[in-house]
Amino acid sequence: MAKDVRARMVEAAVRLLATKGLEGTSFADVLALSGAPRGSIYHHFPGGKDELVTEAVALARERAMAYLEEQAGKPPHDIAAAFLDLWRSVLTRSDLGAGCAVLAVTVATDDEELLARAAEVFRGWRSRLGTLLADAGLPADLAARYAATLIASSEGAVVMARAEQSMEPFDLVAEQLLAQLTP
Amino acid sequence: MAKDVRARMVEAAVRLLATKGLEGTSFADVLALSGAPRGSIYHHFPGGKDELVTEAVALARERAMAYLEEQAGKPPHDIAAAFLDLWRSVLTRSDLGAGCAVLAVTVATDDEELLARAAEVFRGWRSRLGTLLADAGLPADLAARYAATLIASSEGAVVMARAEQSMEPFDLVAEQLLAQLTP
DNA sequence: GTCTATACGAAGATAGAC
DNA sequence: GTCTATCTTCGTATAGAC
Repeated sequence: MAKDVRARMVEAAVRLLATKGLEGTSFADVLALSGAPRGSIYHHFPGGKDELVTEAVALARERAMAYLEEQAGKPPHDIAAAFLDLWRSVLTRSDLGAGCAVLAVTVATDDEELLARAAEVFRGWRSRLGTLLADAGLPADLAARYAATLIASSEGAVVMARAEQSMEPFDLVAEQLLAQLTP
Repeated sequence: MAKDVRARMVEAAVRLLATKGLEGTSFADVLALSGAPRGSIYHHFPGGKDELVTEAVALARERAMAYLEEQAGKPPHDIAAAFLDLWRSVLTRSDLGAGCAVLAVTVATDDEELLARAAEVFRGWRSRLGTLLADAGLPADLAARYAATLIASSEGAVVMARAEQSMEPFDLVAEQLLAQLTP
């Protein structure tokens, strides 16, 4: 069967949030991108936009988490490189138009609940990345510091690359980050 | 004489952009925070919101640039620490409510001109920070890489700290960044 | 320079028919 | 489940008086 309408809408929301921001993402956009019928909005999301955005944040979280899981067992350098590649592909596949949906929500919401969800995502990524690096041999405290830096740098570098419409800042940052793991 | 009304409005816009995002910042908010009279909007900013936001981005740029200039002549570690302190104070003084106005504009605008202004800011910071570090003794290519990473990390760490409502991610990132400059 | 009043459009949300 | 129509709110912007 065709992909579930609700799932398609959440998927579209992630893309739109990453591209146009929280307030820039309207139901009209979500319907247009997902091809969902108008009546689906409050049928599938009785909680309205908040509910849709919450689901989108959860999806963005799970996507990255699943990808991180695939890197288990690799050396620290490869794990970091994989995480950077994830963001590099977001930039290149969108022609430098898209970024991180979770970041977009964080800087634009005034809803405590939604902010807490975003926090959960960052904490989750940070925690899992940290344990992966520790399992790969890095001392625990260094792994935690590096994980936080890798995520923060990636997020910031994506924003800079979008603004400058150039991969240069991202590539510089990626090089600097990976250099710390190649002795 | 009292601070110029126009200047107060731009100042308020920077604060609001950093706190509530681009679409979350309305003229009503700007008037309330700046104490400017209603009639001042299109008198001082005939170009409307775009003009106000453009000015706000320019102010944010100049603020950080002037601060960077004060660090000239210091060793690389101190320069980096000063840049991090700038963002730390943004977070602490706002009770983890504010971030970077330029980032907020970047992820929410669909105006090419405004995006280009934001890009100019990031490029400007990156360039000046790079030359400061190079003047302080770092090899030019390493200085450029480190400058890009410092800015990207700071921006990302500020977002994470806001989301998590905790300085922990920021402190971890700051520690990791400074460790690279203390041999 | 600053005011009020108002036009205009966008977007979220609700109601009720099919 | 999906549709249309409508309500409401809000924010930008304009017009014209003081």
